[in-house]
Amino acid sequence: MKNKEIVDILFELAELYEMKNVPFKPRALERASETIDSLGEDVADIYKKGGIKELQKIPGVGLGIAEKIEEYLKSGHVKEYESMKKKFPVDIRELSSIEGVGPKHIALLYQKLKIKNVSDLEKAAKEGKLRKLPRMGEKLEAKILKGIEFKHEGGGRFALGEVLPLAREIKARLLKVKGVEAVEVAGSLRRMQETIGDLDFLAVSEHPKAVADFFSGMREVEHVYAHGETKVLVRLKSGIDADLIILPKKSFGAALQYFTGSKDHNVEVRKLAIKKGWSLNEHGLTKGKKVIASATEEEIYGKLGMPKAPPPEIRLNKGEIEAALASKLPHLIEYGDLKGDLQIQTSWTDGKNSIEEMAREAERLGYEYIAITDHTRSLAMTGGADEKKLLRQIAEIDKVQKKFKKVKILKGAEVNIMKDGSLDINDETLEKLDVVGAAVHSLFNLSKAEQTERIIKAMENPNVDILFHPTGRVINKRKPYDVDMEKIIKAAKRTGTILEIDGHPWRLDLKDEHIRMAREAGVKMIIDTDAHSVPEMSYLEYGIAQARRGWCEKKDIINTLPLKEFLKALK
DNA sequence: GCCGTTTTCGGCCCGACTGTTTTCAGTCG
Repeated sequence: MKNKEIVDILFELAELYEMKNVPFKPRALERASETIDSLGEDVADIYKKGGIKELQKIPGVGLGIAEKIEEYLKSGHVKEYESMKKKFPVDIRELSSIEGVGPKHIALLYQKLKIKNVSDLEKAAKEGKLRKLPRMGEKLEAKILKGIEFKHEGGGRFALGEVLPLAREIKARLLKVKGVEAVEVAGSLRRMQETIGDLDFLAVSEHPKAVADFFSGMREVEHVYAHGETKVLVRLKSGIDADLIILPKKSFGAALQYFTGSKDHNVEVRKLAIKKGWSLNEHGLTKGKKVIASATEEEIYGKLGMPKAPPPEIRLNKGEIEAALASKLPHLIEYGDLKGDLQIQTSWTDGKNSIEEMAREAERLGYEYIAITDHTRSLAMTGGADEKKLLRQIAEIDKVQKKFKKVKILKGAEVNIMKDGSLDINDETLEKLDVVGAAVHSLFNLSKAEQTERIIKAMENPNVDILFHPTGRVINKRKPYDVDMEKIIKAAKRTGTILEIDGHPWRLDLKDEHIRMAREAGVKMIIDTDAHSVPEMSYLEYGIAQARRGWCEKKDIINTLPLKEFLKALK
């Protein structure tokens, strides 16, 4: 796939034109770069399909950029890019990733100090050379050094589960500041994306100064980038950046809409406004000077022809706007809809708590049932159960069950799928269990064909009710194993196997796009936590968010069913 | 360089903040 290389060239070209102060071109190049970056398809395939004409169908790609792409696909070079790059042979991408460094600085730094990359920049800054440049001073030099330090610390995106509790805590504290009427966290966090780049707080207050001062003075704040009248930008000690926007009540809806995004969603929504001769920004939906709507999101979407606002989780410009306009939005599964948790490990293997403790938590959470699904034999490091141990656990569950009236403790297991697709527990024992989940825990590097075949073989076993974490990925850590998800989904439909949406914040497996595929294919799913301790049972929320982002309704998820019906829906 | 049931030519988002300056350039979201 050449997409990444093309994305980089277009991005750098944009910066190069920006350095030369060329108007408009940079934005166009940048836009094309971003669109291609988020394209699901290989640009080379698009080109093969219909040449330059086909490329021009990509939004933001016109004749000029299509020709550059063609040139790159054919020769591996883009002459215009290479000749411009000769004048600035520097690592533009790396340098511009430093907070406070943009194209103009990059040009100046190279021309005056021959700075080519971040390590050159760091050296020059430490030697006090930057402050001598025109329009630069000690403060900018210090700011750049700080930016480099932050970059070294990692940066990047955080898992939703890492930052959501903190964001909620800060929100609660902001709400207590005198004069604050409302607080919301917008951005990717409100969309419940699986990873979060930064936190966007919106606060309604007629006394912005008090809120701004409180925010920049919070104990979590490591550095204040900017502190203005209505806007504060900080870096938190945990390494994530957080923005606070303070606004009057009357434009809260507009700001919420604007800062929730996604960018692609907003571009489409704004186009709807423009079609009507209106304009939409963070202050409101307006016609000339007249405000048409601004206080709530519902009003804004309503005026634009959407009786219901698309839920934040699906605002990605992937069909939700069309659906909202046609009043055909799905009624997404709600956060309180689940009746039980179905993947739970206990101290019988690698979990931290006993069966009873986990059941007690289920009772507290108001569930009707939970399934105990400890690991099996071939996952030796966890003390995985063999047939004998499973039988002992079944007896133990019967004993523990007597202490619980409201919660049914289902007997289950997380069975390993072996290389040939067989399972590491015999069928005779599996038949004694209420719920059997099967999962890959070994040989992650098989070829796509072998991996897919192996999993499908396991799904064909009549005792296997659920396929656990179907792709095996661990966010920011382990890639998904190479599987043909279309084939898995077909096999799920054919065999009546249920697919898991694992709500553990590092897994979130299935992914949203696969959930949507499965749902459209009529495959049923469950949501669970993969909890290894009592506190982890709260992860159900992340699984539900994931399902919502995959457009799931209540009927698509079978652990929304009461116990009896749930058991009937299994194989 | 892109885009168009207001235009195939003439528009492209712009306000907030900082830092280096005496009125503005650069960056960010």
